[in-house]
Amino acid sequence: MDQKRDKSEILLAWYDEHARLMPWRVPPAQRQLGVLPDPYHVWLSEVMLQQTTVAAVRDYFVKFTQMWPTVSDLAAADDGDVMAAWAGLGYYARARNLLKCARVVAHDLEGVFPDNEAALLKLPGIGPYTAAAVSAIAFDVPATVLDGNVERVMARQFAVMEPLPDSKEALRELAASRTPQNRAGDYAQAVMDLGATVCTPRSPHCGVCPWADGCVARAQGIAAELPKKRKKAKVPTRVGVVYVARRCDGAVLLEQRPDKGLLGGMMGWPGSDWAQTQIDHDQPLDANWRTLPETVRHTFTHFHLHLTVMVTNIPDDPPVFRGVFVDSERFDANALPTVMRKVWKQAQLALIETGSDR
DNA sequence: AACGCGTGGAG
DNA sequence: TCTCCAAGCGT
Repeated sequence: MDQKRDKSEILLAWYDEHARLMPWRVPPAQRQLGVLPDPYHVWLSEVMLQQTTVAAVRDYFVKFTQMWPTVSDLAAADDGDVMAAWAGLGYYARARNLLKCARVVAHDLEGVFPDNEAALLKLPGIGPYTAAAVSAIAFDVPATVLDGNVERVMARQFAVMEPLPDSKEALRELAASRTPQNRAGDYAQAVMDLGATVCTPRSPHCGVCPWADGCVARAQGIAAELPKKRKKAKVPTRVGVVYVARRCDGAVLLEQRPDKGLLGGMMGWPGSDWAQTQIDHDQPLDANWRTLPETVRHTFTHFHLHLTVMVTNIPDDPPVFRGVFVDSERFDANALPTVMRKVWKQAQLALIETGSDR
């Protein structure tokens, strides 16, 4: 019992000195004066941080809080504006669930986020990790956060040899055994910071680790080898075709992707499905399409993609077409997912100099 | 329960 | 170039 208090107090003392500044974070000195962060900020940052690095999230968080200062503002936003603002951050289901969640909080909960794990867990896009993180960080509830960092720290502290994800529940119990009753929010952030900056995946910095004393994996010289993970199969390659049509007034032809599935709900260039081999498909409109010499390459979580890019300049709207022409003043490539931005970057050069293709 | 779901950085 | 991986969730 004293052991537990010692461990958490040692880590909290380390955090008091080493806490990193982040736009969504209230520094430990202020938290100890009783200042808690805005639950909306905590929730928004935690959703953005799911499987995403702090460096990637920072600018998006600032942009979102400027555009939508409160959860009610976000709830009132247009879906398309939110998807466009999220473009480039990845895992787009998060953005759709973000809006759903904001609307539940704004309309059913009077704009107030729940302060406990069970209620948070019922909201769209909030799973076990985010429910624990929001309740701890926003409300100082002594919930146990278990993310990739905490899993790694615990696996090393206790030399857990069983591979993930089989060991997940064991790691959760070990993490719970160290969660203090006081300063729950600081502790949650501290143990994740420790994993992110000291107890890193490769070459952990055990020399400066506040928990090096008593770390079983370090004592055995196997810290860098933990946690063990089951191997994942390597990713296949798929191919596809995309079509970039530019009207002479500068408007371009886009299509909204279906809500479910890859890049769900995002705007993109019309084209074929993406499969192991080239598959039959319809062109979005009848025109004199040119094939660009360079394919666009992109890697998703579970496959590589090689896209053939077709381009055309057309004088004005064709009689039939699939998709929607977006005016040049309203078109913003940054509102597209990254793979579609890459396509635009290639197509743009080929389209701008040439006149009509027919 | 295992799989689908993005992206960019590090080594 | 290639592999790994990051504050996971939904189905």
